[in-house]
Amino acid sequence: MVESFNDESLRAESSQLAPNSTASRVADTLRARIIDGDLLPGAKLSQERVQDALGVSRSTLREALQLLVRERLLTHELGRGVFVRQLTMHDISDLYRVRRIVECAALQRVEVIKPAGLRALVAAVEDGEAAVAERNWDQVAAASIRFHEALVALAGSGRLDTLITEVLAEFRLAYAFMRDTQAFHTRFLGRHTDIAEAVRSDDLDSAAALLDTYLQEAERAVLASYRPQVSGGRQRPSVLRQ
Amino acid sequence: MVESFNDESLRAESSQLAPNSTASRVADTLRARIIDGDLLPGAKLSQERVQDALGVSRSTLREALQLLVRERLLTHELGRGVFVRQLTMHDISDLYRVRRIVECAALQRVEVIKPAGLRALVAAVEDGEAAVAERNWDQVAAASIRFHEALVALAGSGRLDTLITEVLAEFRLAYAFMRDTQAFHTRFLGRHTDIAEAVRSDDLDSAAALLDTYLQEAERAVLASYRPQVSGGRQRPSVLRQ
DNA sequence: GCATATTTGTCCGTATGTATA
DNA sequence: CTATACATACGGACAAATATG
Repeated sequence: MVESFNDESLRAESSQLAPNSTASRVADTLRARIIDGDLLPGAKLSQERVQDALGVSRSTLREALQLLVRERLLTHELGRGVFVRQLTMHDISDLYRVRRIVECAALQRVEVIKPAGLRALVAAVEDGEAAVAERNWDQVAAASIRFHEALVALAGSGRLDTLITEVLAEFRLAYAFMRDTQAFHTRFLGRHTDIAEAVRSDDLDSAAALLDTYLQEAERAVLASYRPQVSGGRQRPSVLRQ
Repeated sequence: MVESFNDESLRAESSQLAPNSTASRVADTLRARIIDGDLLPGAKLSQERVQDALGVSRSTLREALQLLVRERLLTHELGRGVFVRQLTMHDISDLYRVRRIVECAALQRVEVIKPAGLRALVAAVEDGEAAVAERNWDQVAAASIRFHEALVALAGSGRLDTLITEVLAEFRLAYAFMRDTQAFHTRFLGRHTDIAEAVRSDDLDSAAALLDTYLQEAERAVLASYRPQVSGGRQRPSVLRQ
């Protein structure tokens, strides 16, 4: 049994400022496992074994699992358990449609561009370029997501921010089955610069148009390199990868 | 207030087709309580009392409460418990901004209007008019929400549907503190007809424009008649300072 | 198709920590 | 400051559903 979970980080009451419950912290580590590719889509999360590995009670674990189900990172089948969600190609297409609608509309509705918003946008672009230089592709992906969050944040709606954050988080599941992620990210990183430049010169309609075609091409690229492992039609009961 | 819960409806295994867990059913009844105004924003949901009233265990109840917290109908304060969420005026404004962005953009992105989609739209309008005739204002509000869901559904994105459904559900919390809801709903019901007519004649840009001004005026109307009661029994000291 | 073993769903007792009177 | 109430978390128990042979 893989014992790579770090339960000390869970039980340690690290900071009194953290208002997080134990379940939230368990959800955090599980989320990180999924993003890092330790838990592949389709994998089952057996309550007994995960609870052993994480050192929390089953009640707490179930609470954490439920959080991730609501985030759409896990699916829940009554009586069978929870599994890492597997995106279909249709799911991915749908997610991109949502992004085109929400992100572009948010851009076009921006009233005033606050300096802080522009700074966050530029910072995300620069983070992405730095990550490319270091060939750290996970960090490139993270910076890309931050870029799109910064774009939407220009609209100044906190509710819209959380909304798009949830949608973007689902894309992590798509990356798990993309084989040439480095090619993908390097190919589209330049677009971020173009869009940021259009935003800087206050040409939001151009920025929205650039974003729209960018998302269309990205969708095609993702779908073209998406190879979901069907695992022979049967889901493996193995809890932790291997 | 909590004593009037009906636990029979919970334990009854109503339909074998329902893949719902007990927690889901508990969440359903609590959600209905909130929508019906039995549980007002700011009210505390004591685990002990609610569990007695509903006849379920703490574990199950906590699971149900967590569901509603994720739905933003309840708020959770660590160590204090869960409360029915209280919308501030800023919250309402923000929600309307999200609706203007998402609903209008969804309309403008519609490619083909499917007959079923148009039918759902018309049905929601007719349901609303019938409910007005019966002076059943709760039903008018429900029909209004279905109308907007049907509008967004024209875009053909399932993910966008669930997204806007969650946003619209939050408005139930606003209705709780609006006193002249009948005036509000009758005033804006005619707009539904106009928008549906524009959609029927394939003039989606006009429909989006009508929708935009409609949402702006509705926001003003809601804010004007929004009188949040600071619930007497339970104050929210909300110690967020450090 | 049946019998068995495993896992989940649910409930309960209890201990500890935290907030409030 | 103490006391009380309550939320958080743990662990064990059992029935029901599911998976396995």
